[in-house]
Amino acid sequence: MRTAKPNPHAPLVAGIDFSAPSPQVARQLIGVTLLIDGVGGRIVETEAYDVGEGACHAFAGRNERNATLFGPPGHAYVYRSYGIHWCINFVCREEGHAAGVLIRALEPTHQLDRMRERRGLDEARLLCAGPGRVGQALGIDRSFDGMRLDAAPFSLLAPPRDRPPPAVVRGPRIGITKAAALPWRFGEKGSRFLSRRFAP
DNA sequence: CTAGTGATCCGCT
DNA sequence: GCGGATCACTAGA
Repeated sequence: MRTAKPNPHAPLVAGIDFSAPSPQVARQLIGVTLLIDGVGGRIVETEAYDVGEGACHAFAGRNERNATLFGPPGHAYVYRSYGIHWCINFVCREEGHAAGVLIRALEPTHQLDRMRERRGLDEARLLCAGPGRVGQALGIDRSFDGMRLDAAPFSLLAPPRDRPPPAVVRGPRIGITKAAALPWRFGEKGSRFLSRRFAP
């Protein structure tokens, strides 16, 4: 059994090594449960970003907005999208190497009523099907930027080991124009809680 | 089903 | 000024 003791030098949360390359982390996060103050669900869709490719917020260098991406792994990077939505990434690699995984969709499992309140919507399928919707359903805002993922209000729960791991599919990332060919989007095969279908 | 559009912030060219 | 790692809503095929 692995200890849950916080240790910034071995950034393991829910059994995932956040110092690994972001596509590997993005793949492993499928099936992990993400809760904020006990509200959330199973991660069913992610995207990886890395400073070495043009779609990454850190591609053009460090600035005030993306500074957290350059920090230590195992922390939350929260940014404002299109001036309206809050989206959350998990920071990967190591201090100075900007990389992260965007949480694009959850299968709601915990405190759906709380998420319904925040989203003003009943249908479970649409509560967390997209990065902006995840942010709204979990009550994320700028104050979460830079928080560590191994302490309150965050909980990351590894997938149950007594069941087969989810089947994972991959494809090109959504909504970007640069480095659009990289297959760095990951999702649970057949999930009805994805932001969009994966091409067959 | 697809296509088009407005909302609204902020760092960059 | 420009343009996004988006969403909700509308109109039309």
